[in-house]
Amino acid sequence: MNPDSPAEKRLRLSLLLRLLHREYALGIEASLAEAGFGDIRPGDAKVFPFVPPEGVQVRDLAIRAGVRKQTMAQSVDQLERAGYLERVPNPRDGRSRLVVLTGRGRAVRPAAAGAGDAIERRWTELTSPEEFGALHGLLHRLLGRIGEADPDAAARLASLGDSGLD
Amino acid sequence: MNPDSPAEKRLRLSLLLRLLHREYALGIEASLAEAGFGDIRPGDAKVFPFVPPEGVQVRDLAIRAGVRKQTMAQSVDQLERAGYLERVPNPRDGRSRLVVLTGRGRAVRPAAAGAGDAIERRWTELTSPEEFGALHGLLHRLLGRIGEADPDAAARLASLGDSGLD
DNA sequence: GCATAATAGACAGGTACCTGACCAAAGCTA
DNA sequence: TAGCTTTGGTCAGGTACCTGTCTATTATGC
Repeated sequence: MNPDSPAEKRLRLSLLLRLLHREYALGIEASLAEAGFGDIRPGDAKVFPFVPPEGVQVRDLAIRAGVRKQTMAQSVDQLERAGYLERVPNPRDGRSRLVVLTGRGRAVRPAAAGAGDAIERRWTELTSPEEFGALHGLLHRLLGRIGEADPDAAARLASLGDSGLD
Repeated sequence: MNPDSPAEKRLRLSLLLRLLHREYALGIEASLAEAGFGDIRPGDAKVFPFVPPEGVQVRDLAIRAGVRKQTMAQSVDQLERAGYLERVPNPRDGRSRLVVLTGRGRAVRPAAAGAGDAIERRWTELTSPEEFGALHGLLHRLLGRIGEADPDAAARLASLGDSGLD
């Protein structure tokens, strides 16, 4: 891994982002499997933090998680089939249904949230709280600036201004 | 985008990484299209910096770009079909062939490399050289530490220790 | 020098995203 | 209340990754 290479040869930021995101996803997978929820795929764990007790529309889930509604619908399908979620009619709007947690879904919530915490904790230990905080802050700030500078990007980055529920 | 939110609500690092990587990919796409190479898909641009004049095996390309050989083989297929690359027999090893640039491939090299430069330059302007440099450094360092701490991860992160040719 | 192990690549198939087209229910406008 | 627009969701299809398995060729051990 040669960490003391001469002035850390400039790798593409794109490569670094991709590699780190992959490590994160693999970590989520391992953490969920360890907690006994091997049937939740890493990409689907992102749903749980955003489902409030009263239910939520797929559209809103998609915005909060920063994906398209089709992508979120697919995750919800998976989790519904596995018995973690169900879709109930929306009394206020006949077009949409509300996604709610089942009993089983409420049981995994802590594990699903903890999977992300575990990785970020490990990464904090691998660097330092200051460095990890700085990384988080820099990513957040850069994304904010990109959104300010480009209306199209702002639409894609809506989740930044509208974070989760817990 | 509400950049002055209270202490930037803690979004998942995973979300930030994913969003930023998506912005990068979209930027690459736009930059290539502008340079007249709309037939190079953003994911395939990563091949060009790693093809030396004497040719290179698909296996080595995959390691340098941080993907599996199947993924790289697919990119090479695409670029070969589009006339940017070709595969020639390897005089030293009958199992493998060497990927080399065609005349057309040599012509796109600057544009392909420039696409990444353009985005990193824009992002540097959106923040500051110090912040952008810090972000790059932090990502690189964290990945290095992850590799040191976990042999499996080290294998996946081989590209860190073996950067490109230009 | 021949059997076995390792390696390069191809083939099949799956996941997580994406875009575009479409339909049905709601909300507006008149 | 008839017609138009907007919105929530689905369907179809594409890209960029992934794993696992297979074949052909080369390297190795006795």
